[in-house]
Amino acid sequence: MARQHWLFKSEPSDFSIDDLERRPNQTAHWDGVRNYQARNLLRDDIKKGDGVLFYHSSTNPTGIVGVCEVARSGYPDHTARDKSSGHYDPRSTEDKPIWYMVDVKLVRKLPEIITLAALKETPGLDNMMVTRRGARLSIQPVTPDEWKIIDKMIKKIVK
DNA sequence: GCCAACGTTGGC
DNA sequence: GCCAACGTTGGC
Repeated sequence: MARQHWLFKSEPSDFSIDDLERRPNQTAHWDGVRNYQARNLLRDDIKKGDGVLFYHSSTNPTGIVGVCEVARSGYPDHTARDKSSGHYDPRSTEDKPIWYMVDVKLVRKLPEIITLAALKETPGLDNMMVTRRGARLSIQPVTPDEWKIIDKMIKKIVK
């Protein structure tokens, strides 16, 4: 299957692009997703090598702050079985894990954020999921066209 | 901090 | 299986 593209949201106070940059090998598991639609994407559709836009939510301003690559396809999210984790879910067992995660590796931290406002103003991105009102899904598909447009925007700010 | 939009829960 | 109530997300 051809390489696919995604947008992952994170609140920077929880896990930021800088946190990822500091990780060994600049790689981290994307744990804590507790939404079935996003879970299905993590478990079934997101594959090693796919491109990921790292998006900071609930901050000022919100927007895309980096590009990553999926380093490992979906596997059970062990934080669901960790009582000390804020993402603990007693329904999840070793035999029947409910929640999944992938590993992401930092490709590039952007020198400046591409804000949500800028995305909304960009022709071709006005229908992108993240620019649509009420789109709360924390793991979103990005179409090849959208990826191409954003890639161009990135090239403009990376010298 | 507000509140709209959305997902989940639970009574029936 | 419907749907109201509730909780959460996330932009502003």
